[in-house]
Amino acid sequence: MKRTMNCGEIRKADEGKEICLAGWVSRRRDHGGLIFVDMRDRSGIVQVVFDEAAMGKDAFDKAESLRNEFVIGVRGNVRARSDETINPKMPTGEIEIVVTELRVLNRAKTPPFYIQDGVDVDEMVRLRYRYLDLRRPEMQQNIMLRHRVTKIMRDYLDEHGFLEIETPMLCRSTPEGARDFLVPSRLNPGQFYALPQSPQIFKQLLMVSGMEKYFQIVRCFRDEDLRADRQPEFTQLDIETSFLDQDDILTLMEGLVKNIFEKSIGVEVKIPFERMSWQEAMDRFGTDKPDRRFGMELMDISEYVKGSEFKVFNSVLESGGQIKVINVEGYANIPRRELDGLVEYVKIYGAKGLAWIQYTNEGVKSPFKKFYSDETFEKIREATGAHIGDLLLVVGDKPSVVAQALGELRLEMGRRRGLIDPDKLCFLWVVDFPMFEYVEEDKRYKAMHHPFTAPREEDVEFLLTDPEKVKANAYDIVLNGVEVGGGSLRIYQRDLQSKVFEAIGLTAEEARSKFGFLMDAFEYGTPPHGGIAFGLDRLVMLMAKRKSIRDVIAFPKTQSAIDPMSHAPSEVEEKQLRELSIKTAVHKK
RNA sequence: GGCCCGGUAGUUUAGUUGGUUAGAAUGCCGCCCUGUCACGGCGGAGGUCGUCGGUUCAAGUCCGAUCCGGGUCGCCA
Repeated sequence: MKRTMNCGEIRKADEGKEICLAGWVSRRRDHGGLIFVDMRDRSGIVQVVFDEAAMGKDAFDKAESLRNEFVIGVRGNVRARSDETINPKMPTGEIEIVVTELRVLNRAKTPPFYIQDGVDVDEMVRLRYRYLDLRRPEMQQNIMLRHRVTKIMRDYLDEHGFLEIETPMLCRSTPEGARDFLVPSRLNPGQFYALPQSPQIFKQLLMVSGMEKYFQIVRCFRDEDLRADRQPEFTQLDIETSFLDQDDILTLMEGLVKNIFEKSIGVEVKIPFERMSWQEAMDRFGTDKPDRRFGMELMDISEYVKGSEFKVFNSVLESGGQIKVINVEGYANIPRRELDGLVEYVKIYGAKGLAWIQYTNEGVKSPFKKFYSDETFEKIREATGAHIGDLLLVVGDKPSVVAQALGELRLEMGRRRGLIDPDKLCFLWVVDFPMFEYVEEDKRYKAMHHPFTAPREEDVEFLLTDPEKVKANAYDIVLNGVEVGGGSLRIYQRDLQSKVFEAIGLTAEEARSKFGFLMDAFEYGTPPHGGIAFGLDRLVMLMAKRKSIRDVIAFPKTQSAIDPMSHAPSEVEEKQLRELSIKTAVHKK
């Protein structure tokens, strides 16, 4: 019995055909002398009918023994359903298969949960039986979407002259950035490889090699704590090009993204994308990855509230801080209880407190009302564009805290007030990132992007004298408030690279020993180059409208970085450790 | 490492001020049923209440510790 059609693809036009199907029993409805089975394969579900009168008792008895998730093959005829038995909820609902022959290809134990969409099952159970979870149509859709996305990426880049090139998984451990996963080297006792956090250096070396246009859909590894959108191993579309400037790269990538969305899920994407400087993003949205699906922008009211008797604002302003607000339109009548909750909410992000101004029909209500005149509140109202009935939420602190607290509060209020359209796609390029950020803990500057990012030419002179002033030729692509990709033009001159290493506090010797091979390479005719990397998991997650990248990864890990199915990681035998010259086995306490 | 939420039949869960045999839905098993599509009817089985310890005449419930899961802050160039 050779399969001739897929379950989900049979239509009314196939009426009268004799076909053979292979798949799983999704549901069985036993009516005594008549049994309906919803038969499922990757393509979808179709109803097959077993009729005792038509097929004989022996064959029918076999049909009665069927249970969910049995693997079966059936031969039968496509029959149009009568009007009253059409199921409009199914693509195959206009037809059914009248079975003439049934083969049970394999039996199945009762699965721990129903194989159907919208199941409300503990994720731990789903992960332990991931092979069953992946049988659910919606999970199959996610995995198939992911395939289509990578296929379109490959096609698009191939058409634009890119080469797919593999880079090593066993690498040298590099400082800077995330914690490395380490792999002991048996042949070199006491030494370790690191799994790549990204193929950054190799792809730059490929540019030195004259490959000109490279891409790779590649696994990357970072040994940091997990989140809904962070796994210890994740996949990125890694791209590097020679001789292109920033505009060229952004335009090329807009075309890629447009292709991906239109060809895989049929959603139109308008290009070019909005572009915004990092500084503007921070000022208006308090984050370097603004969700542009709604407004509620941050506004500075420092000038209106300075010089009063209100000590809280005064001390903030005197120490270089700022007072900013967001306007939650039409929510002046917010319940006091919710307001108290919001105070707690901003504390998560380091704000010491939250104040507010309610513009109501009965006048202004605010915890700092007595410190300011009605006129001042009116000025603030005009400056912020607020109306009677609006609520201003106020945070005063140093700029970084105001940004994070109000930025997060903006998102939270956007969600609570239903301002975020889940069907909207807002792409945004964030550009002109600062080159460095100061790390209080280490008392030094750190590369905000990575230390191979090229500073803007006009800022190079400030590299060592005024690092905070230096902007980088770096760009992030943001979709609906999620960073889905980022890249930069790279440094391709040895002297400049040395200077940047110096600026982040790397001594010449350290730079030499860790990145000497890269700097050497720069001396042999390195072309100007730059690139970008997209987070494939996040991108597909957003396209599939899921809340976690675990739903678009076939075999993800839990928050404690374990796989409940295969039980990785695990302890290893002493012998393995001895071979690796690792003397002490560390066991869990 | 911090904070928040959760853990009770296979699954999803209810369980009051501590008090009889821990209740329901669904799934599972058996019987019946020829037009269902979340089929239906009748009957049945199924529980270390995450684990350990404590308080108490009595603990799913109160206390302590611990394990596990999820979210999040830190962290993630």
